[in-house]
Amino acid sequence: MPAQKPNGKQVTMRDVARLAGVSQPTVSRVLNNSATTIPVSEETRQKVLAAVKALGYRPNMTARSLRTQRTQMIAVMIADISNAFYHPIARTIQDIARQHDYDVIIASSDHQYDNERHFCEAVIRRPVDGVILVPTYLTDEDIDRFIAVTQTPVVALGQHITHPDVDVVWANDEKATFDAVGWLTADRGHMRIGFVGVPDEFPPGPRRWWGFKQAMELAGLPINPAFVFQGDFTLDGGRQVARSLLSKADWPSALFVVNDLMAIGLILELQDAGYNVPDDIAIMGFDNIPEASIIRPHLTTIAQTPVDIGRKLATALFDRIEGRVSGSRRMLECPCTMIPRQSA
Amino acid sequence: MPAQKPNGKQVTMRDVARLAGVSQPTVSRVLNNSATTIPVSEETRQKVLAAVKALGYRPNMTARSLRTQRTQMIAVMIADISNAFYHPIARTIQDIARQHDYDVIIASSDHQYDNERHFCEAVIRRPVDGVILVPTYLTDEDIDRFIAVTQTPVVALGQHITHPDVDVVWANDEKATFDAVGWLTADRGHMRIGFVGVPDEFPPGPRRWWGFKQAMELAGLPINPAFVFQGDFTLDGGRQVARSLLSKADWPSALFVVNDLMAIGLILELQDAGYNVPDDIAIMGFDNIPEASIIRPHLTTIAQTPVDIGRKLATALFDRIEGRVSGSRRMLECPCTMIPRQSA
DNA sequence: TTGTATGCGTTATCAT
DNA sequence: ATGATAACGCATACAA
Repeated sequence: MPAQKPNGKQVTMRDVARLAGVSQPTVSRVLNNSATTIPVSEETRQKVLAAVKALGYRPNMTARSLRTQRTQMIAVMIADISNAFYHPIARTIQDIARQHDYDVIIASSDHQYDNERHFCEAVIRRPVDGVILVPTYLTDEDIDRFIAVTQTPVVALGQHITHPDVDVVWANDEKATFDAVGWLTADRGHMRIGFVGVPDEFPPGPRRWWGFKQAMELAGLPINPAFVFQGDFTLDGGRQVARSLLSKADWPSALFVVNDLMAIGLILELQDAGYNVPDDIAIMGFDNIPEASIIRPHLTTIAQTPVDIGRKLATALFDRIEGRVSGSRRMLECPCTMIPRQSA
Repeated sequence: MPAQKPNGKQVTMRDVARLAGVSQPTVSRVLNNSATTIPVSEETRQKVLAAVKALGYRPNMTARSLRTQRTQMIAVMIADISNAFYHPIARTIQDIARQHDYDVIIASSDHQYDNERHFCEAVIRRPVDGVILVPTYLTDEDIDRFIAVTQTPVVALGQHITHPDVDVVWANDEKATFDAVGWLTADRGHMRIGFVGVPDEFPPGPRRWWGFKQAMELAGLPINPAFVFQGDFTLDGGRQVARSLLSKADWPSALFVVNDLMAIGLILELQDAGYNVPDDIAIMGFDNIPEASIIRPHLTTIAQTPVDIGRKLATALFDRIEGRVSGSRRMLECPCTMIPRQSA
């Protein structure tokens, strides 16, 4: 069962056609329109299929793409491959893509604007049928330019994207933060609560800060500027915040941290310095990554629904790729749920 | 600066040629052979470049691929996107690929033979210039068929791949296991050591088992079959082993676990049941994933060098893609280093 | 130095 | 129901 020709070249439809004694377009018809649109006699059908099998013919997607202007590929840009939050998202997208018989290109921007732009350039050069974006710095203007050039359906994670052609999957993290801080005050009785955020350039930064601020206001609690820190979403960033905290005489009784990775870094560094969480200080995170259930104390955090997010992103994209949906921006909300564990 | 034509179609070389007042092949020459092989007058050069800029022309990689039979893409199949061990590998490969101006398709087999075969099929249909494989079940025969069809350079991680055309990056995990178990006996004085492995179908399974067995033999220690468990590389698998351990009256004093994820699951479940690691039982893992430094007690484990592994895989592949290397199988070894921490 | 012609492997529009 | 023929966008052999 030779899968390639003796000369080492690929088996093409011409070869199949020759062996089957039919014309090359007939092979194409047998293989693609499986007797739906275009009729083909059962006899030639069998001849062709036999030849396909005998030669081990596989269609060449590159040629097909050039001809059809469709690639059967989608591209996915996540923000950080090391952040477990994105793993179920990526996996779910892959699963759904496969159900639609699409291949997936995954890239990680690692939260670098440079990488984000490179991704767009790469996708312009190598067109795909759809794009899923988890943008950090990418602006609506960037996305607008991208769409103008590619004419490709785009869906994104994060409500900061407001491009009229881009479906957006989002979670109400502002409200989730608000509720969680309210729980910290009302249920847990904390009155001195600090905040570990990220610079405003990171989309979730300002939103979660507002949720925090409003909850504190509602509770009639002052915000102590000395209890407000900035990190960078990473574990090491959390450790640095902890070191800065360790240098202070006055501590908050609880800390709201905008993502789990930083919260975990904080706890580890605090523990290394001999402190106890939550007795010395309570810590609450955001994301509910698997590590939150590994660290001791288990991390109290706000769960997002990454499988659901991945599913919504992928189905929204295929809705447009396959023409079931057109028109402007849809907003698809995913829930946030607070998960009380041991750290707060 | 219109980046696409009014009719919404892509800007092609023909458009550039028309605007610049030259022929389409001239545009091609200007853009590709940057005055190296084929000479082109500075004047037309400038005209062409101006037209390229004015129209926002971007080459179409699909057409180029069809013509050149090269794709400027490589495909990478890792074993489990959720396993942090593979993240630096994937990232390093991406970085190096970008330096070579290649795009990367990443897929995760999730340790499923089915997915592995699907990956091969997908890459046959959509040819790439090179393939990096982290095979779990894929056999040399599978790979042989794959290479026969695609004629594409392949490099793989794991010494169980012995195909003569495939460069292999590997670590001597058998010896690392042997040494680690030796350390457990000689340095830590353990005499009742158990083993948590995986079924033999998983490539590292038999090798690490042999390392364990030989170390026990050398130390003159018996292997108690009741202390030998099987998991599946996952955190939950580790928890299940722990539950099975909890049902036994007689315990080993130390457990060698073939990967960190299972070791961590084990520790968590044991702790949930009120036991102390390492006082009640010492645990040693393998991989040194980031979570090993998150769990308390920090996990004693064997570090591999994922960045180095990724670099070796990628450079080996590009050595062949770019023709610097030909001929048969190269073996590229990466070191293993035991990292004593708190769990053993 | 540049233009003409051809073909990569496929799908689609014609005929017949 | 099937066979010519053209075209997708590009790179290259050849001619000029």
